[in-house]
Amino acid sequence: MVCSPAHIASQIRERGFRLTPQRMAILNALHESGDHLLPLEIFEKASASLPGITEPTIYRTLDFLVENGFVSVTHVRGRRLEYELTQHKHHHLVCSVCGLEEELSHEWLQPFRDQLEQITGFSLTEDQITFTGLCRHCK
Amino acid sequence: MVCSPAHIASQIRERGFRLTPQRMAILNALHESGDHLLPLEIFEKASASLPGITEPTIYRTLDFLVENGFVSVTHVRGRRLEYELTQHKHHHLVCSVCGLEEELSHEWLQPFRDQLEQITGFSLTEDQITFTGLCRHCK
DNA sequence: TTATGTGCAAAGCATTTGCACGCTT
DNA sequence: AAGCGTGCAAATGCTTTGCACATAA
Repeated sequence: MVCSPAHIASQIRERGFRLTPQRMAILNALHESGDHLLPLEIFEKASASLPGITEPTIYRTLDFLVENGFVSVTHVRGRRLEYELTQHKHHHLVCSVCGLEEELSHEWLQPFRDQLEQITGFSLTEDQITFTGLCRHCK
Repeated sequence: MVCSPAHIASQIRERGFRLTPQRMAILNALHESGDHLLPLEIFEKASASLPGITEPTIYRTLDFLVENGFVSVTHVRGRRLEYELTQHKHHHLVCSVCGLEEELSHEWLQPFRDQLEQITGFSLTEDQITFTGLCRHCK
């Protein structure tokens, strides 16, 4: 179970990959923000701690981290995807009027996940969930 | 409750928007495919029934349809978003190894949706859900 | 020492924008 | 007749790729 940049770092090595300053800078950027970020935002934050890092590296590293399950892709709104550490097991609840965004804990959905595994035969590793609606103020 | 291109068409007019051949071509393309499509795929399918339709129109129309809740945005895999008629109330279950994709019915989630509305005070209108895992064959 | 991972620079595309015209209402 | 919505063409800018070099192991 993934849980922090340091822990992911050791996982990366354990799986036989190299631990580079670029990968750490990106993991730290995501961790410090604690939020979902656009590739450009990740580039800017990572640049602060590691000047010289380039955008191609951001994209290649994100692909690498997603493939290995350390980072998750999220679609909240608009036509852009965002990235966040997989450790933040939560989902999104967005108001379509004012944009208010709340988090939904992972545990909350666990009963459903269990039921789903039983019926479909799948063994679930990730999920990407966004609910959209009107918040208490806007409805 | 949205349910077919024809029904969406009347909704569009009811809300004071214009019903154009382009909007219908896009709705029909999504309906006939019955699946989630990339903007380019929508462009190609819509072009078949309405030669001359352009890509900017695809994007503007998709934005319009999404804003009005007729179409939903989905992220299944990779770095691209796909679109589908909101009427197809289902979600995705994807195998990360072989890519097998199954559908999850909307009704499944209804109890959770009800509970969620009660707890958060939100009034839900849409949801975008993708579960990823290993299917029965790959695990 | 080795070959993985990054920087650099350029190419490739998806997406957006401005403006004039056509078409729905 | 009026103005919303589209076509056209170009601009934008995100994302990808090839290649040589640096560096983690």
